[in-house]
Amino acid sequence: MSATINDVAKEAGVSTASVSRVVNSFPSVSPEVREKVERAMKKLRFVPDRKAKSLATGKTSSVVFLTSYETLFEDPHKFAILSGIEHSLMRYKYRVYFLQVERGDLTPLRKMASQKEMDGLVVHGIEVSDELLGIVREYALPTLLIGEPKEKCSLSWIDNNNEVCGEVAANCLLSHGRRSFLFVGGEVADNISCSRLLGVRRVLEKKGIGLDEGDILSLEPVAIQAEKAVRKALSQRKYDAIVAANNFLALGALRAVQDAKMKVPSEISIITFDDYPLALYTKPKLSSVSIDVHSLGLSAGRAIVEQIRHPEQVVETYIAFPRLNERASTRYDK
Amino acid sequence: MSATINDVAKEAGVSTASVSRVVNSFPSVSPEVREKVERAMKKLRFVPDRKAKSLATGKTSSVVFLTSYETLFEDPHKFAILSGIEHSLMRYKYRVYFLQVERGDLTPLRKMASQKEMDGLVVHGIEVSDELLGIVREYALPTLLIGEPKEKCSLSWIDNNNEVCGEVAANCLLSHGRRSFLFVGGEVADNISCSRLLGVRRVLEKKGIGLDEGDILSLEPVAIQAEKAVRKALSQRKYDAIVAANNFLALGALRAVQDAKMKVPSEISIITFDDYPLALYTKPKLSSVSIDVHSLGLSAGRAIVEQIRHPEQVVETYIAFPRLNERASTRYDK
DNA sequence: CTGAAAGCGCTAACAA
DNA sequence: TTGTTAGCGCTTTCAG
Repeated sequence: MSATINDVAKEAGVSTASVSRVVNSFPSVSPEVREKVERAMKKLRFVPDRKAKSLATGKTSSVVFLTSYETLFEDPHKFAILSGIEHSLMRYKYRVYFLQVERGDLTPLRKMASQKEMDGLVVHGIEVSDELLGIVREYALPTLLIGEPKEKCSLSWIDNNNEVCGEVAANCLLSHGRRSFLFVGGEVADNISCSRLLGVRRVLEKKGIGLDEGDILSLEPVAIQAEKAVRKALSQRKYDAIVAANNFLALGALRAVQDAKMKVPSEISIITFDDYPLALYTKPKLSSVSIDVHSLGLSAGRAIVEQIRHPEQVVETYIAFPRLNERASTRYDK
Repeated sequence: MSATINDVAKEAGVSTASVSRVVNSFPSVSPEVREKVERAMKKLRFVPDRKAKSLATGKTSSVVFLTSYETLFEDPHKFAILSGIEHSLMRYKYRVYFLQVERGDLTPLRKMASQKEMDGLVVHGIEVSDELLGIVREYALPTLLIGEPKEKCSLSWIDNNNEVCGEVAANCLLSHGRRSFLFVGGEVADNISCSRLLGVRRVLEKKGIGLDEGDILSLEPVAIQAEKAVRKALSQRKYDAIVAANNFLALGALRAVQDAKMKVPSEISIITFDDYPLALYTKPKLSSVSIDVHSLGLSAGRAIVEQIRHPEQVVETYIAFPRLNERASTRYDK
């Protein structure tokens, strides 16, 4: 079969320890030995066996990306994040295991942890439960959550900054001279929607524009709900701008607006967040503020590596990569 | 730290070999020994270390799911399939590595293969290249392709049966009394679209309904293209049914139909395939024939395990799990 | 700076 | 049916 470290040692006429040192680029190796070993490695096409290394060091150089079956299509960003994390971790020579659990039952994770199959854990789309905390503690597992946890806990997390996204959206509309805002948001439990609203408000207040209770809708994220609610809102007050917390709400809002024979964007502008799944397929297309999720994934990769190297330190970070995608629903100058 | 097989052996007063036998449920173990070992294992909370086992057996019990960055959002099914594969493989006690490559550069795969990190490989969304075949051969890697390869090769593959999906779509429309069909398809290189067309034709021919050249559109999968082409087609002939090869084409077709003031579905029915990304968000909602991709993933999991166990046999299978999602764009009886 | 040798935790002949 | 023992391929003391 393929060459082992022993074969290389023999070929080079040195000890296996020396080969190991060269492979792992220890500084304390004489040029001659290094030279000999490298030649032998090349000749034998030597590639170190990862599992042997793992056994010897106790490290696996792999990280588990844990998520739930339930959020398969719910979260627009899930896989873009996974992609970013994989990309990032490959550069650190880590592998990524993809693991899913059902309805919060973490048995598969516990199993992998007890078999010491990973050096670190990235959690996405799973509530922080006592069971999770228990496993993390029991196996001293460096862990990173994607998304700020609802309740403060001892785990590190990384999240994108939805408030900043809200600010960007509001600024866009302001720059087009809009002054009368309707916020079509998710339910109060929807943290993301709330953060976005916060950002919008902050910007508007600076301009002396307040949002009354009636200017803020809290809805289930279903187009038909938004359509009804926005229709009603439009009948009560004259708006020239709508910020919709997600694509579904934006679609409903757009329909209500068009139903009311208002022109988009000349009479009223609409902006939303993310392009998932339909900002690009409405007529007119929806402007949106999206985050660069791949970048978030890259940052997450870096963060979990940090976490593995320095398990004691806790990281809590917001990452802001908002990008304004201006499209026909706001860009009426052309 | 945690208990090893030696600790258990000592505790139970037997040899490590016996413990190993119990752990791997060999038949040839006396009840007494088994009993003793099990008690000891429980007492010490023993869990075998996977990497040690890997080193000893040469097997890793993990499979790489290989895909490309480029198809991140292109393929609606990619992650549903990954999910199904993971689900399936966990039951076989396999782990899934998630690996992506850029523009067909398989270096990362070669690296993992040369380090003997996987027992098998599942490839999705990557053309079969000489490099891939080379790696598979060089490392004797049990491999399964998701999707029938364009050119016949020695690798096993599994794919869903798009022809059957086409048949289901056509039958649906026929059952509603439709007789005059327009097929809005992708470009000729689009195999999926072609297979679906094949299925549609087969069913129609049985009913003595032929499709002329003008009844079949070959378009880029962009809504605006479909809108224009369908508008033109509608002006030339009276159709009462449209089969659109994907959601984007269906959206364009729907717009053209509505533009022509035709009622959906009373005057004309529209059906498409898959629900990604917008079948549920048009007005009316689009009927579709979707495949149960999770099931496809499950089958793929089983198939790659088969492939690992019996590397010599080649599997080429179409899996058919079509599901008719009838919605407002065809269901005009209610 | 280098080599010998003892592991890492488990498996798998081979004997008994 | 069981135990002994020699690996699997690499790392890591500890001497030299």
